[in-house]
Amino acid sequence: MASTTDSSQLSDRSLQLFKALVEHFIEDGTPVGSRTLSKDSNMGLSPATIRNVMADLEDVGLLHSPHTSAGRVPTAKGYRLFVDSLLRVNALNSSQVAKIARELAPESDYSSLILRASSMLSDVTQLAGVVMLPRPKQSILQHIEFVALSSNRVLVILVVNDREVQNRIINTDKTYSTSELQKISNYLNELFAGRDLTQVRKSILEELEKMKEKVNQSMQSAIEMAQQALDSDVTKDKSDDLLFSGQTNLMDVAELGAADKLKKLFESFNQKRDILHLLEQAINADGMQIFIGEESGYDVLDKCSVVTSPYEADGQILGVLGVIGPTRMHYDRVIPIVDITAKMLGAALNSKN
Amino acid sequence: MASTTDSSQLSDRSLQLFKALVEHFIEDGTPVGSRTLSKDSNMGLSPATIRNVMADLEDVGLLHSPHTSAGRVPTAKGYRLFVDSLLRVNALNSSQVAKIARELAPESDYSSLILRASSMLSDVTQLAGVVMLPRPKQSILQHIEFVALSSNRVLVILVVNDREVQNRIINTDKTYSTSELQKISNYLNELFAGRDLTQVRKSILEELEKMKEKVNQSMQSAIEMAQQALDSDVTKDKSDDLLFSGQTNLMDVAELGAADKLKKLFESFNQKRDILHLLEQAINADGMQIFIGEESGYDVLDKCSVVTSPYEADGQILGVLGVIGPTRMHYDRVIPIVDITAKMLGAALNSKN
DNA sequence: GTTTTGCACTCTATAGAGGACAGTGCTAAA
DNA sequence: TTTAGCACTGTCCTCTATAGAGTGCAAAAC
Repeated sequence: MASTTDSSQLSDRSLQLFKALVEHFIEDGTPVGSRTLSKDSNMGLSPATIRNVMADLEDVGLLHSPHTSAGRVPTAKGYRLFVDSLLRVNALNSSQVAKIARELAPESDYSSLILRASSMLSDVTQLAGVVMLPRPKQSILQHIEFVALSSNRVLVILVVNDREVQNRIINTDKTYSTSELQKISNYLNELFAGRDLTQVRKSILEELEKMKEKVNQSMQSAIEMAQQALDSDVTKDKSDDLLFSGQTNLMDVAELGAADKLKKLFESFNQKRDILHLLEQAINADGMQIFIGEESGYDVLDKCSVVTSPYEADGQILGVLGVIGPTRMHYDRVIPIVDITAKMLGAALNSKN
Repeated sequence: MASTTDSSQLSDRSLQLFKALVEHFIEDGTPVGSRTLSKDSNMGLSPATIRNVMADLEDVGLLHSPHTSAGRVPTAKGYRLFVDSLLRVNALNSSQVAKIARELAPESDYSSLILRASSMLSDVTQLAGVVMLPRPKQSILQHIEFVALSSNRVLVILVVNDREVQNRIINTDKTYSTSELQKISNYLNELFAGRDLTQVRKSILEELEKMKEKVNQSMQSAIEMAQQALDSDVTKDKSDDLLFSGQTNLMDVAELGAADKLKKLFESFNQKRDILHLLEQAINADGMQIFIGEESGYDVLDKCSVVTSPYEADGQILGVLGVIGPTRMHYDRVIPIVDITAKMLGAALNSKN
């Protein structure tokens, strides 16, 4: 397949017609016939001429007929050409930008910001939104804090990696006073802040050993509580996090072959893994990525396209976000939306100003 | 309509047949005919006899024929009788109980616990799970804490109402040291801990006035940061929170009249309000509640039933959880699942031991 | 040589007809 | 009171015919 070079062998007229066809199809969803295109393209060409052109386009693999007497439909390769060379992206109107900005106001905390980015993407594109939060290779403990709740219950607050805040409640043997907890917090922060969590955990075990010898009540409490605090929760799932929203938007996309296929897409664990892999690809190739239909390599995403963009703050890539929808989507709208959402999310997460 | 009294006027035999019919229909989803029921009920009655009985049941409004030559289907009133008087609830097998217990292990923090309860409900019932978290009438500030992030950025952690932890990041004019923040935290906790947030906010404004006069640098910082911290986020949405999961489960429930109706159910704001109202009803009438079809009064929930149970911890009702599914659901399985989930969620949220 | 017209051909979608099927209600017999 | 028999009714499925959309090709027009 001498793939991309083909487009250069095509005349301007062919490309123009091809573009009109793709646009028409994206709008309509029905295969486009020569007659329709003749009127639609406003080029003063008769259907017969257009039939000839379309036959050529089919030969180079940009179009496809579902059957002899249907119109033509773009292939994945066709979409590729369209997206790469023909598409003119619409600038977002200011009200849309304003909406995105409003939703991603930097006041909110990390996790709710990410949640909102996802639901906003799905909302404004009417497709499924997805955000990946890769597990950082290492987790730097920034701050640990204990707050007394009712008797025997202590709230542990961990600040990890500068952004992420984790809470959990632990049950203790005795009831600690606020000042005791204060001391314990101080001690642990002094000892462990700025270090990697796995290291911290190892150190804690060592400390516990030492404690056995010279008994220091308060410090022993501290270490024991730290152990409990770090016990299960913190690094428990090593897998990356994936966050979907707006799955129901895909329900009225007819071409995705009935509801149950798409139901599977979001329910089976394996499918999620596929999507995760795709997004991991996207995070490595920097900048906006568009995966069209089968070319993604995952047949779960057969008739789907995925438009992604990494988001970054403080010059560091934090994750990937994007949308999943039918290959026949409004790329001209979707692309700038994904783009700007990534930028705004990044800005909101940024230390900034 | 002399509604519930009717059931007493029916013979045992009628009720037994009715029960068999409902059970069959719940299993099958197809209208049940006299011939089928004759074999199914094992009562040695001919189809003709059963036809007579079914005609009676239809007269009192428990059954309904979709058309002349279809079998019978229970009405909402029929389900009501079935659920109230005829249903024998299955005890959960231990593996199911274990699964629920595992998911709701009390180690996790508040919000993730609630999230899990919802997704677990949908998972194990194969219906849509829903959890309501009513906004408490008042928010008692339990603890406020500041953690320095990078320069000019401070993480604020608020513990409210004994369970709820809120994080947000604020940008400050100057860079605070850890010990400064420590002091500020201490000061604010001393001043405001245990008080209602709206009160706190009022007090802060008053304090700011006072500050204008006698300038006390550190304390002024404290008050200003507190103001920023409480500014928008904390009580911003006064509405109750509603949490859905497993909506896609409802997609293969054929009788709910196509996908788009149910798509609406979860996407339109208005529909959510309806569900919210329903759940608010459920929280007032204590104990398990079952709303069947149209009797809920909300026609969004036309062919749906909602099974709910409030969950409580420390003797206080915290919210309502439950499932939404077709009227034709396995009440015998769903009811105990909702029941035990509510109990276990309560237990996990409890101060406990 | 390129474009258009005309025409035969192909495939789909839709509507209607007819039969199989399931189930009813009624009447008369057990 | 229950059962058997029977005519009746509505649904669902299959089959067929037809209209419509669109193609490809050959010959004519530009």
